[in-house]
Amino acid sequence: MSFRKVRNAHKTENTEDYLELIAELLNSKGEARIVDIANELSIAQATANKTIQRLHNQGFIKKQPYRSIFLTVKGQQIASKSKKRHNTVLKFLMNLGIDQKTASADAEGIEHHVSEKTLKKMEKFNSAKKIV
Amino acid sequence: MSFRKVRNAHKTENTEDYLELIAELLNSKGEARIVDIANELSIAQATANKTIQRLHNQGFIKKQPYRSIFLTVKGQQIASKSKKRHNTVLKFLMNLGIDQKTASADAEGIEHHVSEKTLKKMEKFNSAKKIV
DNA sequence: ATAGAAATATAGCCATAGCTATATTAATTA
DNA sequence: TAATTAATATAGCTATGGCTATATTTCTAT
Ligand SMILES: [Mn+2]
Ligand SMILES: [Mn+2]
Ligand SMILES: [Mn+2]
Ligand SMILES: [Mn+2]
Repeated sequence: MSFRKVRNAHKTENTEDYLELIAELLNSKGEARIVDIANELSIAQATANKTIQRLHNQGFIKKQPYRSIFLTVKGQQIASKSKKRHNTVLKFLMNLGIDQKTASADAEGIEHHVSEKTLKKMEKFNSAKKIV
Repeated sequence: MSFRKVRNAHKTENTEDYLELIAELLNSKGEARIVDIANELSIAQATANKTIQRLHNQGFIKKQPYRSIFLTVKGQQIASKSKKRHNTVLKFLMNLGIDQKTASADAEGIEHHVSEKTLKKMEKFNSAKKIV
């Protein structure tokens, strides 16, 4: 049963990372460009472009050809939920005593495999610690 | 930087799950059959067969056509390391207060994204708690 | 205004992991 | 032993996400 859940998580995690990153870029730079996404993810621009097309087809993204990218409401919802969850996991790892760099790296993968129940426990753990 | 690490983890995690499972089957039933692997992973037998062929080509598995499967030394090493890590993560989640079922499901995904440093912290946390 | 640079898009390739349908071999049972 | 059932293998399809090379469009500077 668990393996099926993990496979489902893997289907959505690339989407989650893209949407979270796009939201961050929109927030910090005012626009999200494919070239920035490719840089942040350390992938080729053609790869980023292809995935962006998929996200557009799936209704997560608004865009015009050759223009920068925006989130639909559907996309925003996933982005903000993912960001919150990411932050909880990151703080949790740091509260466990892990250095910021390692915690960042691990959180990037772990975040997609944390259930609601586990997330609640992490939040509780964070509340009892320094980094909240 | 982190995203590249996560992608690398995803490249190896299916391999790790297969080898860990094969080791378990060899241990409990004396042999590992493709039909059992497919059942445990909740995938079609053809899919399991194809991945087993890949693992064979990559030197993790010994096999004869139409016969059950064994691990090479290389395969055994990854299996035992993965099993140990899996166990640490599972115990850690349970020590955090998560029920066994949820902890099992989450551990199946999280295990592949845990660095050596984080693993050490989890072990330390486990030592201070009940479930070791 | 236009040439060159930068960004985006597309084409065509690879690997992986899913699936169903079908063929082949092995194991069981009548 | 022969027929049936079970297991394994193969073929052919889909989707995803990597890559490089090249085309197209937009932006920037001269
Ligand atoms: Mn994230
Ligand atoms: Mn992530
Ligand atoms: Mn796993
Ligand atoms: Mn993962």
